Amino acid sequence: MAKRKVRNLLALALLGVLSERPMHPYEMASVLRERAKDTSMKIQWGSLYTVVQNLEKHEFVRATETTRQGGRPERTVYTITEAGRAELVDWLSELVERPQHEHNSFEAALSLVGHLTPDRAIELLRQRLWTLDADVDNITRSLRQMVEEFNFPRVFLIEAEYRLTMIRAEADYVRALLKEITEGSISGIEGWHAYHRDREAPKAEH
Amino acid sequence: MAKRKVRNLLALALLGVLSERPMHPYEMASVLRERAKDTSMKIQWGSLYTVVQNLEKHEFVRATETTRQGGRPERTVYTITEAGRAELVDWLSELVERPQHEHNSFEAALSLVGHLTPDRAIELLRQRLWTLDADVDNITRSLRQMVEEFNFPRVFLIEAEYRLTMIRAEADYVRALLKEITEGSISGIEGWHAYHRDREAPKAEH
DNA sequence: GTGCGTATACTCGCCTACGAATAATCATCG
DNA sequence: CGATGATTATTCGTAGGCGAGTATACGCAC
Repeated sequence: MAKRKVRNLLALALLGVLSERPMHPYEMASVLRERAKDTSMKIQWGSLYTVVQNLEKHEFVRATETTRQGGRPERTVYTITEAGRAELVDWLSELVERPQHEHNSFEAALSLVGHLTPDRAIELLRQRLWTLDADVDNITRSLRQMVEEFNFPRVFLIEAEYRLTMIRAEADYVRALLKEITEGSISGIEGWHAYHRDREAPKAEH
Repeated sequence: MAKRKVRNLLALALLGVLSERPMHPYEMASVLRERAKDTSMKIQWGSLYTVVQNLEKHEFVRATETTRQGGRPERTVYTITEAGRAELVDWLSELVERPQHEHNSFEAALSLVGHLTPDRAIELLRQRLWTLDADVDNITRSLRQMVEEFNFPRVFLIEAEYRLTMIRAEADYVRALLKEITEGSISGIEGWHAYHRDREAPKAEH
């Protein structure tokens, strides 16, 4: 499979909105912000305009109009091309079909957690768990509201349900891990304690 | 909290290995590759050298020696500084304490899956599920081997156990989603079907 | 002993991402 | 009616990320 000409995921979202109707970049951002209002994905302005330019360079979109409202900066309206629609479907298919090993910072942190003392790790994990549980509550509540109060069809909510599922799974994992560390039932824990005792001893000796 | 001077997660891993002993960049890469052999995180050479330079610029590491073996390129050995150790612990603490909303490509894809036909989506999700289940099997097996055959302490495996948990959760979610789509029990599905029927109709009409 | 594949070790330059800066207009509140 | 802040809309400079490329040395087969 040939490499994607434009790799930034923002480009996928842009192709998504442009497949509905032509827009100028700022409008694309507004639409995205509206749709994903809860996640409040902070729009990165630099990326937005760069990515649109890249999409144009590779002919996935085409500038079809420039208008001007009063004395405001000129607006360039972009339209998706056939190649753009094809790219959207193809890219989307690939992302759904193949799990990508995305590098997750918590996973990285866990692999290095030995550099913290066990006590400190417990403290931090408790804090994380608290936040995760709060997140789960919030998302659950807003999802319920969307469905029950506003009759929002669930097909439009699957990405939020997915997110909820994953956060809940992480919370459960952290809860179990905390239990094992505090109870000392995870193998190798004495080594972890010992490592940090040895490193502190010399200082205490002074 | 001030922004991190070096943001690339690779830097965290490098500080991790350097906290054990001084090394030259290529050696850091080898050690990382060895440790994370299963995830086979493809070492990105450009990033490696850039990141080490950045770490040096901000005085988290210091070049302490340059040696030469035969006619090979010169090797520069880097040593972690006190500031570097502090950064490692501080950064690590932050990553453990606060869940970051990392942007996941499957989540993005799900939010745009309406652009695929339901039938195609089902097909792709089945393929994904198959891969996820296979991944679960592989990780489970290698974890069991590590613990039972090699007596590897579990504290060194928590990141793998975490990953396993998350993949399993994703697999369960995809399984449930597939059931709901194929059975048509998810609200809004007629709209999804209708949308694609309408788009194909004109072509069929021709 | 010579040829070939692999391991060692790094450099270079392009492209991308990003966020601060700019700048005009609109809403609003006293 | 004039000041203040929010909204609309984009540009630009720069730091960072990455992958292809380079170059030597080592090991092993034949």
